[in-house]
Amino acid sequence: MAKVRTRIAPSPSGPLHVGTARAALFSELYSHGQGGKFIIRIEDTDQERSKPEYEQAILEGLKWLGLTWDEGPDIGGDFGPYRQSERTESYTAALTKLLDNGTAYTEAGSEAIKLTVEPQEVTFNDLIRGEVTTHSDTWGGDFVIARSATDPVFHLAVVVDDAAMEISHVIRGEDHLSNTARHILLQRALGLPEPAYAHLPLLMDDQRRKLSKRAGDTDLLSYRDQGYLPEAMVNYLALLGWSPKDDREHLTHDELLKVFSLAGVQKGGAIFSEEKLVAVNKAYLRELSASDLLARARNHLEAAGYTIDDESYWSAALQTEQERVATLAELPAAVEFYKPDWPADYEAPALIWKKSTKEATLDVLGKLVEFLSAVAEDSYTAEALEQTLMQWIADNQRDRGETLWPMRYALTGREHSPGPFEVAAVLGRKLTVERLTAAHAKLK
RNA sequence: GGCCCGUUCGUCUAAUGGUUAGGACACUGGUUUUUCACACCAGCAACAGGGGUUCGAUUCCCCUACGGGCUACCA
Repeated sequence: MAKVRTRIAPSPSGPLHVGTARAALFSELYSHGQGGKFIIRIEDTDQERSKPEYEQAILEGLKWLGLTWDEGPDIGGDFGPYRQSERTESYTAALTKLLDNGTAYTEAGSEAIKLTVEPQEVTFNDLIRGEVTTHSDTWGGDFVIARSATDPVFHLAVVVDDAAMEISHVIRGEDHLSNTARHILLQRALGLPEPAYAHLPLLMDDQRRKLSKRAGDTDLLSYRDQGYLPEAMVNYLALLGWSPKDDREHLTHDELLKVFSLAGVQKGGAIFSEEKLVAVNKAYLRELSASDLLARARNHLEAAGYTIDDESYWSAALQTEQERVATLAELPAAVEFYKPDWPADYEAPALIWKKSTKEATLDVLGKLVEFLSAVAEDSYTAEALEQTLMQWIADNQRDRGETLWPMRYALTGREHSPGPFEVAAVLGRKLTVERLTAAHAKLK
């Protein structure tokens, strides 16, 4: 069996589109899943729109996803260079060949070169859709393959490069489906081999339109910035238009490598909806170890003005929110009250539980300060606190809510927060007592 | 308009010539509970429509409708 070589060929005329990222993922899974090679080729024949910073952003995005490539503009390879702007000689040679054998001609009154196309039907076997037939009249027969003798157009460059780079399978979006017939004609005219084609269903927005910038975020890296985990994005993207045919939904990149196949690819377009992405992200978020969580959240926290000097403190703080947030980006706001200098700017009456009174709350707060001040430092853990405090509540025949609500509120200033024992354990005895004391004074 | 591709719960999807058409997310209700969340349990919800073929079609064929893509000297 011939070696499998797939590629992603982004145009550096904008950030990495999520659709491109998905095509890259599918291409990478397909080749690496069977010991093949995955290549990145930058299609920058449009010099007006192509920008080096976009190339950087695209590679950064693919890297963020955890994809690896065997050849590309950044690492080179045996079939380089991997930027079309650096491969003009091969296009010129192809053009010369076509011009010489009479299958192409220079259009009268311009520099543009067109391929001569006899009216005909072109059929190819799409690996996802089966046989697809197009008639050359569809696009008007002859078509432009270069703006000038040294300035090829996408169609020519793609065909020449796919052959030169020995691409065996072209896995790309359905928006290219109607270009394929032209590419095949070009391959025939140049005497080049025909790679296998697989056209992926398009990603759509919630209006069922092709996912576009104005409808939402199409920039893959914006999802990184919004605090999504790359593993979650990979898992989610893989499930958009593909399934393993069983009920598994949680699939890591390694697992995908084992089970991915084009047979599982859907034909219809899929809506990219953040709803499920959030759910997937939550699932991956909760699998993170404490140190990993801190490492991943660090940028978000620092960008929000946090100084992470005490790593074990913040790591513990983050853990209490780990199962509560949807993205890393929510963490800075979520752990605000863990700041040692947290201002406690809540309204005092909020300390009173719905079924309690001001008097009872003041009493509880006072007793809590006494009790907690007496707890040994080494017993100041969430588990131990829960045990001793619950016992204390029982012994004093108090109501749980009447005790725990003011405690949590005094420590966090929130109606919704992690449990009071957890929070207290992270804050430590000193801060806990200080905050309870302050709450007592504030309510009084 | 022309050409091409598509169409299973709201969304992502599974399965099948004969099933109570399965799962996940979302949603709803319940349990638990100091709040929210989590967890657990339960529920709601789909074969676009019409013709065929067939003993029997969601499944195969045709038509229609609807949706999408392409229709550039962008990729």
